[in-house]
Amino acid sequence: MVEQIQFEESDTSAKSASTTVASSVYDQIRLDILTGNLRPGEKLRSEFLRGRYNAGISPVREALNRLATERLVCREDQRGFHVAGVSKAGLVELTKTRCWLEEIALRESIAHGDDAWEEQIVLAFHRLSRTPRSSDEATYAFNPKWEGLHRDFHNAVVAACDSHWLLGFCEQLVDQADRYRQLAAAVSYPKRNERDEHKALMEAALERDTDRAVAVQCAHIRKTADIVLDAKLSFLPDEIDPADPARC
Amino acid sequence: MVEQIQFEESDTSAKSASTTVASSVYDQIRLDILTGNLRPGEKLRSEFLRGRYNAGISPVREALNRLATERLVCREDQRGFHVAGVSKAGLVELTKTRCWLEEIALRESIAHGDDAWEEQIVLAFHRLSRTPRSSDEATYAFNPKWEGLHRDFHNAVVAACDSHWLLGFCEQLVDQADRYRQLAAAVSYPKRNERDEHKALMEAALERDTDRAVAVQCAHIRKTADIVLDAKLSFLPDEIDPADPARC
DNA sequence: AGTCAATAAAATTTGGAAATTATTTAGTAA
DNA sequence: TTACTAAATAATTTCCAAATTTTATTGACT
Repeated sequence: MVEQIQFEESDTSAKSASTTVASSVYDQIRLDILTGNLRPGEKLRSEFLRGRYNAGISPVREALNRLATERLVCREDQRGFHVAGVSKAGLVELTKTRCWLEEIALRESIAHGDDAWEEQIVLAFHRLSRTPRSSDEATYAFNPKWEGLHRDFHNAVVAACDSHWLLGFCEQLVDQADRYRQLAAAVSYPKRNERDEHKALMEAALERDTDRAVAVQCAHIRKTADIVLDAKLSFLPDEIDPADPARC
Repeated sequence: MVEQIQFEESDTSAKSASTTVASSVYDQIRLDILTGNLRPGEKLRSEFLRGRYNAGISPVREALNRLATERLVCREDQRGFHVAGVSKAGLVELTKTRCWLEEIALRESIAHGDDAWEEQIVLAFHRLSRTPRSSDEATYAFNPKWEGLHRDFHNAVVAACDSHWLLGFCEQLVDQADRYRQLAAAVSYPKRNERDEHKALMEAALERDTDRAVAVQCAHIRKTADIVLDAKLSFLPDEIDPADPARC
């Protein structure tokens, strides 16, 4: 008798390459939060997630616990999980912190970067330039390829900073900022020539003009925030109520 | 018939006040790592932890997943968890990053601090001054009260910095640094007048002498690191092997 | 109506058994 | 001996049902 070959994992949903269900669910929830597929403040019930990601309760909870630690999800003992809330005040604070931290990372990276570092920046910029911002021509549609290359570019610029801690913190803040960016992109697009901004950053970095690079980078970060604030999103409150379970 | 009153939770181990087993186990493992009770690089098997903390597998894993996200524990899919490893290079990088981030937090705090902020610093310093560094007179013994008040003091100094993100990152780095501090304290103690250092920080902050406060704070952070490095700890490698599962 | 307590329903949390995967040991051949 | 394979063992991961807790509903009383 011949063993039956199993193809249970051939569903259409975007599965990650992770080796455990928990990590796969983590990746998927994280992406859904970043893209706005799971909306800010939304309650995350075990049963709902179990069905949505086709997994058991344990891996779902492991994923949520990880996400809670990085503040994409809020956890309250005995009261479950919520997608972290957003607010204008939160975005302002986030933006301020990003500027502080990315300035240090950028200064360090420019100070220590070598030839290979420069080449990686050029390469990352080239790839990013040739990729459309949106999957759709006319309207905005999340383009995972552009998002990935965009991260790669910014990571390449600060890659020579030799503090894993600082780079890790910057990446966590980028996650948070990306969420705001997606929320606004769906409403107001296009409004911006991001290619020129990235080019200015690259050129300043390659010329080792640290102060200029920092100024460009900070302006880049601030512009993203300003677009979100200017979009007058109806669902973006000034503050999050202190009693709101979506407040971390 | 009279209902029997239950006192099942009266064991001697230090139980936290958290409302879920997962959070309680999280607190306990975190403390055990910070105090060195669970040693750097040590493998964390489910069964071992299950017995040690008297809990089921699910809450233990939830706790480990949280700790892994904040890098006190290393996780590798399908290969379980280890206490995060330590190294001289790691300590140097950590110290550098702490100086960067705490400088910003301190500058912001001094810039925004009001009367209540000043009073809280004075209060925290007073409490810390009246508490012995070690539980034992002669030799070093971890004193949870001093540790708590020490944190309270440093937190009070930077409390007026209005970035929860930055303060959160600083606290994460303090966790990491505390672990190194405990490892060294068990070997070389006493060696230092910490009260004077804290007094100098408090005075500079209250006088709003920002540059001096930053210098004192950075020296304070560096001194801790230098003591650890000077202790010539036999179990502290220069680097962690890239293949080591305790490397995050 | 409004408040409060008792009850019912729903959700979170937990323990452990089953399934999967990694690791060790034993065996075989070069 | 060393390298490789296969089996045995051990550990991690996952599913799920029971236990606990929260939340919603009902009804009595003022």
